[in-house]
Amino acid sequence: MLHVTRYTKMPELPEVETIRLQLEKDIDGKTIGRVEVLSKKQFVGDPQSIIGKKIIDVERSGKILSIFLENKLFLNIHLKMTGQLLYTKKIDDACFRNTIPFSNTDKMPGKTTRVIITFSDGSGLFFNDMRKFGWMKISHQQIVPKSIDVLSPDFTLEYFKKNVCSTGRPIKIMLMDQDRIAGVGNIYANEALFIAKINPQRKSKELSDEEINKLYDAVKQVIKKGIKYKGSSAADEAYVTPEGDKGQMQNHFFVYQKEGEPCPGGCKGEIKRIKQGGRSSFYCPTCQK
DNA sequence: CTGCGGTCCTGAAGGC
DNA sequence: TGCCTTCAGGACCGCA
Repeated sequence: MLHVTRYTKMPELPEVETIRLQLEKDIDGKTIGRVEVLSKKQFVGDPQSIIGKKIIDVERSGKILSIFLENKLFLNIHLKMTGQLLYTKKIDDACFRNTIPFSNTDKMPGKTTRVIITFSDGSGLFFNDMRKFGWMKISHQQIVPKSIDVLSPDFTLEYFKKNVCSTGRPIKIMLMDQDRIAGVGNIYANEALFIAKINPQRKSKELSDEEINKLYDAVKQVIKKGIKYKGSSAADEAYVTPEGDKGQMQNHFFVYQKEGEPCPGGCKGEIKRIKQGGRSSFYCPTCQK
């Protein structure tokens, strides 16, 4: 009996960066006209406070998106597992009935729509999130992770090494720790460890200098590859760009969601799946030592 | 300080 | 057919 693959949904740095790039084109310069909050626990701050404010920039740090508004106001967004932002050029009344069945590519709200932002030109943005883990927060400062973003010039080998060497937890857990490295989630942690040929269960601080160097390069490499392919949207994944388009990175995975398949490294082994910290890890036991 | 386990939330899938 | 249980997971919280 084959194990049935369950696809997960989780925007990581490349997915959020792809959304940011599209959002910049779609909403930069627009003025917020209306904010409909359908899920109160997911929206922190007074929605009224951003009405009439013009969007001056869209930035990202780690997995957190921040829409810069006039008067030093920020609308920060975390999509967590199943969050989506969908842009539509024209919001009509049907959009507010909230009765339209949800689909990944519908530029309409459905039963998972949590916030609807309308702009003064009639266009709008839907924040959909099936599992309600995601959030929108209004603040007076950009909300950023405690750690350094993988794409930042400050994400140096020295910084990476310092973090790798300061914990005895498994390296896979370390890579996903947003207090140490901002932007890497389950997909890219698995892929980077495969490229660097390191077993995800290895104790972080016990990696050799050579392994740390290889892993540092691998992390940067997979993140850039993810952006190149506009993120990953396997099967029923929630992730789509604000235009409703799916990413292509899932067609270029080495090990993620490949349990039972032959190792792409050419050895005779097959990809194994284990649990670490409640999350799935995929790796080749032969290649990754 | 570090590490670890519970929690949030929903829908799909499996068992009987 | 249908109800019930289990599972998926990013980040946060509380505890040892």
